[in-house]
Amino acid sequence: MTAEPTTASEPTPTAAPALPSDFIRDIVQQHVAENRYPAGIVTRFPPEPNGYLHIGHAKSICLNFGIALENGGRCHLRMDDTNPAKEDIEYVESITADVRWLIAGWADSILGLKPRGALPSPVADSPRPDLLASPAPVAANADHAATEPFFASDYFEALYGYAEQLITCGKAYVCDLTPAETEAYRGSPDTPGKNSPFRDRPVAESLDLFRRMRAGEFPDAARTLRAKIDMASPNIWLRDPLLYRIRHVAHHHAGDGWPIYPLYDFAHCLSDYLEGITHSICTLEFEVHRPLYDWLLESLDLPRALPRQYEFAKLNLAYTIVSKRKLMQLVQENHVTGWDDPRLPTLSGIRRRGVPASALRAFVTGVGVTKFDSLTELAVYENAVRDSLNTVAHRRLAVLRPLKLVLTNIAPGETIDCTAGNLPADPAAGARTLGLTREVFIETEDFAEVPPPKYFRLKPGGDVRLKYACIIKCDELVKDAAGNLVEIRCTADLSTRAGQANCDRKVKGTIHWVSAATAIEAEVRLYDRLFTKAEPDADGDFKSHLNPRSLEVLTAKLEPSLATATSADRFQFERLGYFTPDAKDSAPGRPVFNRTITLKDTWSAK
RNA sequence: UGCCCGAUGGUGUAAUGGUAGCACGAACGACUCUGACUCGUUCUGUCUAGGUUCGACUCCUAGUCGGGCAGCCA
Repeated sequence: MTAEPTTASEPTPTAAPALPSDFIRDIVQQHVAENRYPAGIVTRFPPEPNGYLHIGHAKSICLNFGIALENGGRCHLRMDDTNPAKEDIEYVESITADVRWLIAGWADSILGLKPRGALPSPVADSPRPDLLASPAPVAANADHAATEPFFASDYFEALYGYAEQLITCGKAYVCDLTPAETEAYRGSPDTPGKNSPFRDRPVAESLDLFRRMRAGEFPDAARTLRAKIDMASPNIWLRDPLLYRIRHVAHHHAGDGWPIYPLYDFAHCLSDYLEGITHSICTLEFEVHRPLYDWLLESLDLPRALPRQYEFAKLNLAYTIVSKRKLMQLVQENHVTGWDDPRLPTLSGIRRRGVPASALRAFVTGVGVTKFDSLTELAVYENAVRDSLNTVAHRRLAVLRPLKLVLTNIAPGETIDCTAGNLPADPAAGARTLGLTREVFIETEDFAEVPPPKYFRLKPGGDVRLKYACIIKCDELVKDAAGNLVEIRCTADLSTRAGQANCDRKVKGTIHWVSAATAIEAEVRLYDRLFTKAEPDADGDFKSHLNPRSLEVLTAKLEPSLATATSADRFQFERLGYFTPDAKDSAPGRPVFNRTITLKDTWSAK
C-alpha cells in the first residue's frame, strides 16, 4: 500500500456527533431563528415530589436540559409541589440527587458542540433573581439549577395575587358546591355540564370569600375557587376548572401558613411564566389541558412573553412499569428492597445497578421524541448500556459457580505470573498480574462431561485455553461416592503462555478462571427482568407477572485485585457481564457485586 | 358513541411535495486468548379507500385501529 497523502490538504472533518433532532427541537430552532425569545430559551423539568424518578423521567430530563444546553439556554428543575398531602422532603432530596447524577458532566460533552443561541439574560421580576441574575456558563448553570431546585410553593404568594386578579376581572369565582356536586355539575365527555349556582356571585363576594378561605375560616373542601369559562365546552378542562382548594395541612417546603393550595392547572402555567420559561414541555396526557394553560395566562395582565406548552409521548419500556403508584406498591409490599432496588427502573435503582448516566442519556436520546405512543424493546436499552460500558469497564476474571480444577504438572505452592490487560483494546489502561497455581476454579458450565454439539469449552480429553494463561488438557475426572463431579485434573501446556514458544497455538475455546490460592469470595447478585411479560400491566394485574427469578444471589470467587473495588468502579467480568460493587451493601472485606448486565450471548440461546 | 392526539420493517425513529434512510433486532459469514467487541452480507416497511399533483410517507376527505380526557392528583 502506498502512502498517498490524499487527505493531507483537506480539512479533517471534526466528527462532531450530530445534535439530536425532533419535532420539538425543530420548533425551538425556528423560534431561535426568528429571535422570538430574545432573552433566550428556558425550559423546565417539573416533577412532583411524591415518588422517585424513573427511566421515563430520564427522557424528559434529557429533552428539557438538552434543549437548553444545545441553545445556550437554561433548564430549571422545579418541584411541582402544590399537593402537600402526597409529597415529602425525602422525594425532594432523591429527585435532586437523581437529576444531578443524570446530567453531571453532560454539559461538557454537549458544549463541545456549537451552542446555537445566546445566553439568556436575567428575568427582571423573577422570584429567584439569585439564580437568574448571574450569567454563569451554561454548564455550571445547568448543574446549579439541578442542585438547587426551584419550588412552585415558593410562588404561593404570587399565585394568590394572580387569583385575586382573576376574581377581580370577573374570570374566577368562589364556588360552594360539595365535591360530589361539583362532579355531577361537570357532566361527562358527551354531555355538557351545568352552571354552578355560585357562578354569578358578585365579584366583591367572591373576593371576600377567597380572602377568608386564605385566612382559614372554612373547613377542608367547603369551597373552591373556579375559573369562569364554559360548562358546556367539549373540553372537560374548560368546564369551570378548580383553581384552589381548601386543605388544612402543613407544606413540606412552604410551612404551615397556607390553608389553601392551588391546583396544577393554575400553578403550572404561572410558575412557568414567573420563571421565564419559554417552552413548557410535558407529556401527551396534558394535551387537553393546553387550552386552559393558555386561557389562564391570557386572562391575566402579564407583561412578559408567555410560555407555550408542547407535548410528547412518554417512554414505554418493555418488561417494566413506571407508574409511581405501582412502583410504590412494589416497594411497600416488599416485592423489592426499596426505591433503589437494582431491578427497578427508578434512576436510583438504575444507578445502583451500575448503569452509567451517559448510557441512560444515550438510550433516551436514541429513542427519540414523537407523539406516537410506542413500546421500546428492552434490547435497545441493553445495547446502550453495553455499548457505554464496553469501552470503559476494566476486564477482570471471576467465577460465579466454581468447579475445582487441578493442574497436575504445577507443583503445590508454585505460582506462574500471567499478565492481563485491563482493557485489551487500550494498552494505556494498564495491566495486572494473575498468578496461575496448581488449583484453580473454573465456571461449572465451562465443563461438560457429555458435551452438546459445537461445544467449545472443556470436555474429557479436550483442551481449552485459560484466559491470559495457557492451554490445558483434561485428563481425568474425580467424582465422589454419589457420582458427583468434585474435581477435574488437567495438564497445563506452559509453552502456550504469552511470549512462549507455542503461544500462538489455537484452540477453539478460551475460558476464565481464578486461582484457588488467592481468590477472594464475594456475594454476587444477578438480576433478570422484574416482570415476565413485555407489558406487565396490560391486563391490570402487573403483580401476577413478577418474575420469581429476578434476583439470584451467589457466592463467587474473584481475582484478588477486586478486593479494593468501590461502587464508583465498573468492571467486565470476562464472559459474564458488567459488574459493580453495590453502593449500599458492599463493604471492605465483605464485597457485594451487582451484575449490571450480561454480555450478549449468541450461543447459549440456541 | 363528545373532544383532542396519533399511525413508516419485528421494535424505535428519519425523510417537512422529488432516490423510503438510520439504529436496535434477527440470520449468515469474517476475525477473535471474551461464543463479547469489531467488520461484512442479508432480511422485513409508508393502516385502508378515494382525491389533489408531473410526482404523495408528506396535502385533502372518509374510514379503520390505537392512545388521552369526566381528582378538590400531577
